[in-house]
Amino acid sequence: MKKLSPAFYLQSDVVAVARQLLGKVLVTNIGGEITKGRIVETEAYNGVIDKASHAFGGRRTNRTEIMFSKGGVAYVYLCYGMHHLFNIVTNKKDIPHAVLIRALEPMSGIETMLERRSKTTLDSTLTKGPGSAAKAMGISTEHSGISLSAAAIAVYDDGFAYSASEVLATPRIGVDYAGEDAWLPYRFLVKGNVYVSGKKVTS
DNA sequence: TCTATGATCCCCT
DNA sequence: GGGGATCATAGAT
Repeated sequence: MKKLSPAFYLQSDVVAVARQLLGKVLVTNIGGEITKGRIVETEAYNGVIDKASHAFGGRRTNRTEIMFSKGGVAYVYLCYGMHHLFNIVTNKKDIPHAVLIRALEPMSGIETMLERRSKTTLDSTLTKGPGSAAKAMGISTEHSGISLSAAAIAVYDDGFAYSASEVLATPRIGVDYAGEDAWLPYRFLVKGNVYVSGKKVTS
């Protein structure tokens, strides 16, 4: 297990980063508990030219300011007033690219994840969907802006990787308001993985 | 198995 | 005032 290098987060192609993050391991050390999960679903948000992005058109608010940071920090925001969604900021300072982590496959700290999700038994809903995944890992808006090279939240490469035939690119979820941009194939998922959100792909 | 609905915060109109 | 990068639950099919 080695932490991703700072250079990884500075890549200029956020869509490529979203693809590369599949198979990487997200590790959090929050509240004295360590939890680990393999990333199995991501979405790219392509900055000021992407209608689905909070930073579309260069919009800067207290909430989105974090996305304009240099790549390698966390962007966590509250969605629908109740869900904390975890994103990884990429690219240079002032280019607000981000990758939303939509689903994880639990690896360790499962007891802690169950407790955080108020569940008693492990099933595929534990870390399915961005709100659930962030909650299971203990991530909330108070972590927005922290560096991913610090102890609380980090991404590791354990040598595992998904092959091209195991990965599917699809349009993003819940961004119908974004017009043409809603059709862009910016969502990446691992085919057949039970933790991937949305309806099961039958093909 | 599917669809409708409530929870309820940040930001734009 | 209203919609959104969502989820769990209830009731219909």
